[in-house]
Amino acid sequence: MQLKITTKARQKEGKRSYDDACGLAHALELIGERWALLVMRELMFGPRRFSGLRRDLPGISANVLSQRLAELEARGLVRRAKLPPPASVQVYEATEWGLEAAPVLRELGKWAVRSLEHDPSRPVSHVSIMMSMQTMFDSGLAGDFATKAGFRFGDVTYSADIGDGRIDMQRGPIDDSDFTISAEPGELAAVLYGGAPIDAISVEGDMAAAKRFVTLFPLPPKVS
Amino acid sequence: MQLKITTKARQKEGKRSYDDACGLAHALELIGERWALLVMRELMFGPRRFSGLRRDLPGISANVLSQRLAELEARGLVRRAKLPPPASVQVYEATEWGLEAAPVLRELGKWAVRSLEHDPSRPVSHVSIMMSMQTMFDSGLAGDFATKAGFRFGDVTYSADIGDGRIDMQRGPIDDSDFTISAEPGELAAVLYGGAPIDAISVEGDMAAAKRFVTLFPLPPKVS
DNA sequence: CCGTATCCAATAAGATACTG
DNA sequence: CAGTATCTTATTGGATACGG
Repeated sequence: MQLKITTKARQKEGKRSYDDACGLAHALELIGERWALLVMRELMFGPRRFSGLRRDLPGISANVLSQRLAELEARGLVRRAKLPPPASVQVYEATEWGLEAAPVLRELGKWAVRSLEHDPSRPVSHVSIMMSMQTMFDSGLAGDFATKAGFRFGDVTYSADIGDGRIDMQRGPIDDSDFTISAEPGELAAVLYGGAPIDAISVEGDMAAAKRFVTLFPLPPKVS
Repeated sequence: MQLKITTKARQKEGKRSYDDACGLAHALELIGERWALLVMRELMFGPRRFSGLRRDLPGISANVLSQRLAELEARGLVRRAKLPPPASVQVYEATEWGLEAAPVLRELGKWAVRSLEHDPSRPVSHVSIMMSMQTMFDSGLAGDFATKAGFRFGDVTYSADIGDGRIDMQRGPIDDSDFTISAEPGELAAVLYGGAPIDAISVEGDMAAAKRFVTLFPLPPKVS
């Protein structure tokens, strides 16, 4: 059988390196591979299963996802965990340090959507749309408005708490919300960012609060 | 024989796309290719020539640099310009929008250097070290200290102005500085971040100010 | 169902030579 | 100096098969 030179060469170098002490170059070695940052994004609201990641990352193949998770684990951004019995299912979760990348990811996204070529009509995951709300939330527009919102995307739920000019958000059960929105992520995006009317999505509860709520997330201006 | 529907669908778009409306995914389509972010980094203090970029990006090959510049230009992050006569040489410069990515790049680098695997002994460009000072500058440590510093890396010079708890920095001639540091970028990094004594580098002018200056850039703590 | 391993085709990156 | 052209190597994605 023939030896695989390529494998050998890779072991020799360890891996492709930028050979640059700059923190940015190191960041690229940590999360610069294709899909890596989107995998991290999907973990930002808590642990996920392999199949869920695959579902919400349109186009990633099982072997690439597997490889990315292994690399991110080796680099200390992700760890494997087992949900407590009786579920006992294996999940992947971001480490504390991995979670600290969240603000940077949000800023990067905020910067990028100013591009003229950004196409908002493509699919979005529930993580994406919820993260985008954290990103675009305008505390000036919110003023002293306060409300608790619930979101249902299929069987995944989130709650968001607006008050004191801040937005606080987590994945998990909805309790005591003033209103609950049920929609596909893309439908919610159309209402928040595409000017679609709020009755394009299902709202239960305080409709006035919901109407105000969806105005709090202005898009940054496009580049000139 | 079976048709490959998936491949066909992607070919229609011309290039590999994440097919994801998330701003972060769009950012990766803009600057997610290998080397792209480091090319942008090198443009952050003003226009650069092809050969300078090649020199300061250790390991990039001419064809990849050429391709990256063309892509970044097509995406609106970089433009070609000609320096005024008699130089009349072609340079690449970041657009206004491209420059607005600078804070994000700094935050990404700051996050990444907390990694245990970060190796600060590798080479650095003058842009890297100057950007890192903007990143790590601690206004609390500076207090009401004010000084003007000059930096000389071969024939490239920068000036930095500290005052009011801010640091202001540009590439260009040094004038009226309280002190001027001449060193290789890596030598300066060793003093700022590696605990090397300040007499490892050449300082002209107010040595007391220089000694205080180099203490203003604490590294963030490593991950636990 | 939850992945992992392997094979193959397409693309991207790297090295080097070369040209105006 | 400022890139192209060309060839080689590495990575990615998709399909499929396999074990828990």
